[in-house]
Amino acid sequence: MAAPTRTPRDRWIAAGLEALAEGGPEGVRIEVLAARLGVTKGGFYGYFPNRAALLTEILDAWERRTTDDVIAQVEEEGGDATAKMRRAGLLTFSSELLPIELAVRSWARRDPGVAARLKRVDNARMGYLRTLFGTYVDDPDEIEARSTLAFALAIGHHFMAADHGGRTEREAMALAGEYILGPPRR
Amino acid sequence: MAAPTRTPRDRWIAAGLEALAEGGPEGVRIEVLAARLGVTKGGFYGYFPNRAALLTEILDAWERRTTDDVIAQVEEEGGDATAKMRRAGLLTFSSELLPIELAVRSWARRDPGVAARLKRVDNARMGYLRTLFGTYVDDPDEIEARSTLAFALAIGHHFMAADHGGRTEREAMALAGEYILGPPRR
DNA sequence: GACGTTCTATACGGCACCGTATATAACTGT
DNA sequence: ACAGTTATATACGGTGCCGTATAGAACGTC
Repeated sequence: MAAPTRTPRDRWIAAGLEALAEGGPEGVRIEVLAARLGVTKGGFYGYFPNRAALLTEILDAWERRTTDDVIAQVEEEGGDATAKMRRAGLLTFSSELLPIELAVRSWARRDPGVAARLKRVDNARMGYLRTLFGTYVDDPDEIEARSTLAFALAIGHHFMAADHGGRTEREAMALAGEYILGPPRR
Repeated sequence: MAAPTRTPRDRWIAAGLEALAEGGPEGVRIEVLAARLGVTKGGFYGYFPNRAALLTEILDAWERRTTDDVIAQVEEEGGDATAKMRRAGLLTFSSELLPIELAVRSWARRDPGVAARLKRVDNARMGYLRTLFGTYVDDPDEIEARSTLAFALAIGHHFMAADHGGRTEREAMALAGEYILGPPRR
C-alpha cells in the first residue's frame, strides 16, 4: 500500500545523536544527516516540522537512554549498592553515551531548556550517589562533599587536558577515585 | 597622516573574546562583531586575513591572560603557598575569565590545536597544585589524587546542573573544597 | 496492470555569513 | 588647500544551510 520506509524516524534521531556527539548541536545539520544516511532531506520534513523538533527528540532519546535504560540494566544485574553504583557509572560513561553527555553539558550552558533537562538527570544521579555514600558515611556534610567530589571528578576529568606526572590518566583516576570512595575519616 | 583608528586590532580581539564567552567559537562571527562594534567588517580584513586568524589571536590573548597575567598578579601580592593558591583560583575563575575558559574547554574536545593549548595551560596549573599540596602532604600518590580532585572539582562543578539538597552551591563547594584541601589523613 | 498511498528526489527562494574589490570619508604633513 | 595615507562603507559573488512545493518512484490492493 506504500513505498518501503527506507529512513524511518528513528534513523534520523540515531544519526542526530551521532552528529551531536561529534560536533555538538551546531553539528546537527539536516542536509548533512541526510547525506550521511544516503538520502536527501526530502523525507525528513515528513517526520519533523523543523530542525528544532529533531533536536528536542534527540534530547528525549538521550535522556531516556541515560536514565531509564541505565537503571533498568543496573537493576536487572542486581548486586549490592557499590556494585550497582559501579555498573551505573560504567554504563553512563560508556564510549557510546559519554560524548553525547559532554556535548549536552556544554550545550546546557547556552540553552535554558537543555539546562533544565540536565538538571533533572543530574539530580537523579546525585540522589543515587548520596544514597550510596549514606550506607557507610554518617555525617551529612561529608556525604554531600563526597558525592559532589565524585560527580565532579567523573565529569570534570573529561574536560581536563593535563597529564599526570608519569602516571596514566587511568592510574590518576584510580587514585582520586579511591581517595573519595574510601572508608570514612572520622 | 591618516584617518583615526576607530577600531584597532585589540578591539576586534576583545569583542571576539566576549562572543566566544557567550556563544562558543561558533558565536564568533565577523559581521556580528562588526555590528556590535558599531562598524562594518570593512576594517577587519585590514588586520586579519580571515576568521581563523582572529580565532587564533583570541586564544593567544586568553592564554596570556589566564597564565602569565594571573601569575604576575599572584606573585605581586605575595603571601604563603596557600594564599597564592587561593588567589590564583579566584583570578582564574573570575567572572571575566571563567566563561571563556569553559568555552575553550568544550572547544578543545573538537579541535586538536585548541586541545594542545589547553594541555599546556592545564599542565602548568596542575604543576602548581602539586607543589602546593607537596608542602603538607608526603605521599606522592595522595598528592596526585588531591590535585586531580581539586582541579576536577574546580572545573567540573561548572558543568554540573544538580542541586545540593537544601544547601547552596556555594556551601556544597565549600564542603567539598575543605574535604580535599584539609590536613593529611595518615 | 491501473489505483491510491507513501516515501523520496529535485528545484526553489531565502537567510546568514565569508572574503574580495572598490569607493568614500577622515585626517595629517606640507 | 592639497596630496597622500589610512580606516571604514558599500556592493558583490559564493557557500551552506533551512524550509516549502512539487514531481516522480516504489509498492500493496483490487
